[in-house]
Amino acid sequence: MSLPLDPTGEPSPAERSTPVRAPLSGEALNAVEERILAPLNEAQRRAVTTTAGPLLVLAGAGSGKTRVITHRIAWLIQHEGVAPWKILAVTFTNKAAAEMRDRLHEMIGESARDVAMGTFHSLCARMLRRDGEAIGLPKGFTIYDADDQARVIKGFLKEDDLPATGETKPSLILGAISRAKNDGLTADQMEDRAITHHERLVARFARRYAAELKRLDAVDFDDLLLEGLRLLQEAPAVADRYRAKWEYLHVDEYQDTNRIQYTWVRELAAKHGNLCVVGDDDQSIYSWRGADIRNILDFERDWPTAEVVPLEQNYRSTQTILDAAHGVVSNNQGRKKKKLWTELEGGDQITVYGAFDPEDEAAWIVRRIEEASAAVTGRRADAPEPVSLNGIAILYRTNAQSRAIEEALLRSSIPYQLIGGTRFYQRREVKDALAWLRVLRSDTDRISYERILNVPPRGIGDKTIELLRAAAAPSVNAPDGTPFGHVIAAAGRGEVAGVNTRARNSLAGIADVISRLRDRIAAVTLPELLDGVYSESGLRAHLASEGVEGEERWANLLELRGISGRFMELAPLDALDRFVEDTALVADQDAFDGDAERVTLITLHAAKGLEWPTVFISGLTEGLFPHSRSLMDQEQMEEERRLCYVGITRAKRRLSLSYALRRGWGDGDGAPSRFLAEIPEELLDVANDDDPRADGETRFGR
DNA sequence: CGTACCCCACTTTTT
DNA sequence: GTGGGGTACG
Ligand SMILES: Nc1ncnc2c1ncn2[C@@H]1O[C@H](COP(=O)(O)OP(=O)(O)OP(=O)(O)O)[C@@H](O)[C@H]1O
Repeated sequence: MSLPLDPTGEPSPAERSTPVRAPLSGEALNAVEERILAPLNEAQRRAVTTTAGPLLVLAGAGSGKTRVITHRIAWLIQHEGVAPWKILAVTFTNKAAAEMRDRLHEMIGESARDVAMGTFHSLCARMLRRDGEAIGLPKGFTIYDADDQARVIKGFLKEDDLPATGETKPSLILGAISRAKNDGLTADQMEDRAITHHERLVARFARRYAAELKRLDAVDFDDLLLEGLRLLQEAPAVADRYRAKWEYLHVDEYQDTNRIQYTWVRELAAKHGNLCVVGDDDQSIYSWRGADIRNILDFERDWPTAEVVPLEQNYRSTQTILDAAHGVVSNNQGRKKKKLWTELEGGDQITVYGAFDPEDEAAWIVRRIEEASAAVTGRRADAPEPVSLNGIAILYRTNAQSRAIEEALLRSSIPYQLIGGTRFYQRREVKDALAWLRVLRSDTDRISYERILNVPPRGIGDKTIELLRAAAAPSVNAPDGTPFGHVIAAAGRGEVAGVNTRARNSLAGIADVISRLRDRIAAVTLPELLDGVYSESGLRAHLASEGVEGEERWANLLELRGISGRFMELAPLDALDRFVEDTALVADQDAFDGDAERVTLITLHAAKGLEWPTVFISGLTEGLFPHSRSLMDQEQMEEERRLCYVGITRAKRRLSLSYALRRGWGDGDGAPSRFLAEIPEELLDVANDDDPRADGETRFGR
């Protein structure tokens, strides 16, 4: 994917032989250096060539912040003679890292491979994989996603005979645990601080949860960051190695870093202070998962010697779009005011459509897309250039809103790609297959073992699993418990009392398949290994007997097999580990294909950092956007507004806004979103102006 | 004891 | 349409 094969390691011989040019300051610029600076404006050049010490680029949307990081890295390598592996760039998604590496490759060639790039999570994962033992983390730890986490909590609930609903709903408990962890609290501290009944309950679960994950050699997403930080704080030798290794640090989308990430960066930059962060406080949209806007606002206080470079020219949008975005976000308090202008004066008005219901709204959007892209048949000679479908995106607040739009697109046979929603890697059959891969590499990962035990159904039910859990639990002879993989093998040999014959035979069969597959790992490629998993686990035969749905699931397994082929250049064992790790850390955006001739359907959150010539924002209805759960709280309302700013500024040329008066589900009617009234009226072209709902002075409740 | 089937509540945003 | 949980049957 996006990272060099071992971004945390020492340079390989090949890396070392990458020619490193001596610093050149003072000399005339060579052709490559010209190419690096040419596509930049004056302010961007200043940011790119300011290489020593802390640097903050705080600037509005589309002002070329990401471009600054890319070109700055190129400049460091080409002009300053910095070795590529001494440079680190943290991006918001792995996709963004991959794109940055591609751009870099175009500019400077092969040495782009050696720059360390990735998300906070993937970088921490790789550091921990390599050095985690220094803080007591086993090398082969497993990364648990939300579903795995929920299974751990459900196990507790079962032990305690508690329901998985109401105040003991797993997602609720996990959310509370996550928030506490991101605030830097341990389970002990949570217990000390707990006041309400529910807080005490959560604190107790937090303690059990932490102990259980430890036993399973598993970490969750929060742990990746926390342990990554602990590595820097509690393993001085390791920390110093990384501080010496990465001499130049870059962080994109800095406004959405949380406290742990902030401290992690500070630890890494402590020695040299060569830290370049870029971001836009108006685009901070992840406070609900711990992001703290103060990280960027306080940068100059944290780094008193920081250079601050504002970027004021927007290269993405028309002035109309920028004015609309500004009209909305300027209603927020306590933001840093930033200039933003564009050479693209004027531009198309923003179309607004007030629909009766979501279906009507979707139909209108589809009609507009058909009009704009009416390339294929019956195009009028005077019609504007038809737009291609990959230049169109439809944005919405919640995943559920995509349904009505999807249906309308399907009816009109307009191809689309849906980003997010039920993600590929969390589909049941895909997770089952991945669980098989995980048990090949772990004896302790109970959650993965339990997943595969009865898929396909083979006579191992709740009762048997309970017996196995009991056998794996800590006891007098085994104070740390017994690895689940060993328990399964033992049960297959009839060494666990109470397991019935059918289950016992199945368990023996599973243990046998696991050991056979393990023997094969080193000898076959990853796709071949997956073939083995599919046939020997019985997954393949099971799906073959499941009709149309089984066929779809089987197609997903084949797709997974195809993806696994990307790791062919690695040794089989490394390929397996990398594949399992990467699949745990993919972001929604990673699935986005900007070249595909399709309309993109995507949430406003996932659209951050992307851009399209034509953008629709749908569902601008009070209660939906802004969301009803944000109506009561000023801070949350401001975040919704920033989200609106992000959405508007994704558009390069044409923007359409729509709302439905009757919402699809839930509580009754919605009024047009307040954000519509915050856009200067002269920028708007109300499509159904003759409609009494949207008329005159009172339009949008102005 | 396990499986198949039916019914329920559910949908803010995600690494 | 969804997935998970509860219940009835084999
Ligand atoms: N100096 C420049 N000249 C022309 N185009 C530029 C320049 N700098 C950036 N761009 C283009 O402007 C667009 C926005 O750039 P970029 O994504 O780097 O901005 P950003 O500030 O990171 O945006 P956002 O914060 O909205 O994600 C891109 O299409 C980029 O190629």
